[in-house]
Amino acid sequence: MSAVTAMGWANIADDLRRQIESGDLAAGEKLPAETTLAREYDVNRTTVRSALRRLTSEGLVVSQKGRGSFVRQYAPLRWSWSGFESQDKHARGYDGVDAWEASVRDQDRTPELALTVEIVRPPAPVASRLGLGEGEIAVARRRVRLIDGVPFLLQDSYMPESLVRGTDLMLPHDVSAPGGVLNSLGHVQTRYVDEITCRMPTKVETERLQLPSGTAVAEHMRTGYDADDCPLRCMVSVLPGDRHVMVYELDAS
Amino acid sequence: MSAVTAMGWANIADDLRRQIESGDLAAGEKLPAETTLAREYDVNRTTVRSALRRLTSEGLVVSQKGRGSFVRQYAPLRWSWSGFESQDKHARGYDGVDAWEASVRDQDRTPELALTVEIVRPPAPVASRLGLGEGEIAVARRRVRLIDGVPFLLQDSYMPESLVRGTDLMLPHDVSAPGGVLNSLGHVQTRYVDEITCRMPTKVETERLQLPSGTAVAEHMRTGYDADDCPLRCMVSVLPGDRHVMVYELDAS
DNA sequence: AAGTGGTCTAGACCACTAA
DNA sequence: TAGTGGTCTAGACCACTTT
Repeated sequence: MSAVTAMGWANIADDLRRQIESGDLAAGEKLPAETTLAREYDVNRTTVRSALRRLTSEGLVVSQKGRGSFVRQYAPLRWSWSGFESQDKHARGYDGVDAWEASVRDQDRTPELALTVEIVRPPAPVASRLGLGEGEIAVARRRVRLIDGVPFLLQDSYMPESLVRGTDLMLPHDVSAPGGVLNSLGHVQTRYVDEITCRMPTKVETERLQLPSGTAVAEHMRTGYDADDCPLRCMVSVLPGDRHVMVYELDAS
Repeated sequence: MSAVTAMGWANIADDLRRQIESGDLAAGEKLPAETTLAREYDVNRTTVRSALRRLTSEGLVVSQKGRGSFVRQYAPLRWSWSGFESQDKHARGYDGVDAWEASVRDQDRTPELALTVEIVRPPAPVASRLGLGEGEIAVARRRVRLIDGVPFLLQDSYMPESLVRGTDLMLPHDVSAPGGVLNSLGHVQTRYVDEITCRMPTKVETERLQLPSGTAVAEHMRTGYDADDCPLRCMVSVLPGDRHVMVYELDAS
């Protein structure tokens, strides 16, 4: 709260950031009201709001209407994507999906799953990875994974419709190991490629994941291939950055 | 530009977003001036600015002082982190770092490297991964990797000072294969763990990477271990989300 | 010189939360 | 009911870019 000299919103943000990083403002603590800060820094409330917006976009602060602004608390879940750590890969599904639920239960929290199945023209990036042409369609299995009722992860799996026509994968039931089902159909996945990028969420994702503004998401796209390098499956996951760490364990050989 | 009814900033953002996604506003195109939009939507300029801020935070728009606001263009680099694709891993360094330069040259662009070396108390997450106690120090080799003069990647490698004391790794010269140097010192890395998360950049990162606001970054942390599971090296990379895709190729076996 | 985005003020009303 | 953040208006000045 060192006022005195005239400060722009950037200086106010710097001052508050310093207090957060030094611990003067502890995680979870409530910040002074905007009107209070405006008085203390001797600026208009609009200027204070610009500073707070900056801190929000850095993920340091969250604001709640009618309640106040708070120093954000971090406790992201660690989540292994390499699958190499698993002692029992086949029981858990080749994509390690169920390991997510297991790790959630390990922390005494309740995982939930909402699953819908659609037949769709896949989005262009997915279509190109599955090698689907203009008119070809795919089966989309869309999952929203929740913890204690809060959406944590969007996960859409696409498979060529010709591959899974008439199988259990067309039904909106949980299939613990989609790889297993594909295996039993004679489609054995031997290799996969993961692509990861990060970006700001779209409007739809903000709503579906109930994201506070300023939260970045990682987009994880996994494409699975059989021994002939024919693509079998493309899984697109959207993970809020503040809730997830992706872990890969690899041999250096 | 469907005005008529009273619109809040969210509706204006929706309208502009629709125009961008439909291509009515093409990539790179200049948006109408804020005052123009305010007149067209029949709102105050402040309201227009709120809408534009939203689109900026979604990465759809960039604004430049005195010039205007523009629809953003995307063209992220693909960058393999798994190292499994490389035919000549040892020549290129076990962490695949030089493959980055190679991939840049493949696209007829010019990679540059700025390297500094410091002896530091490592940040807490790094210290814990290297197994360093309170007073122990590390050698930090800090790289800024540029393409055509534009900073593309921050990459800081930390090694326990006791491991590399008096070696070439203490000198601010490019060492093409740090793993090779460590190898020759008797420290052979056999395994590494990658951790990836995404977040908004800190103020310092925004400046060092010259990021437009609203760009998320991926933080990639790679910890290398020897055969005794003793940590040798921790490399922290910060990648602007709009410029990078991380790729892992993995066996499903 | 004209146009543009960045910043700031002063004041207002609303919706939501908590005492 | 009082406090809080969310939104919006009307107007101003500045710094930077383009003509």
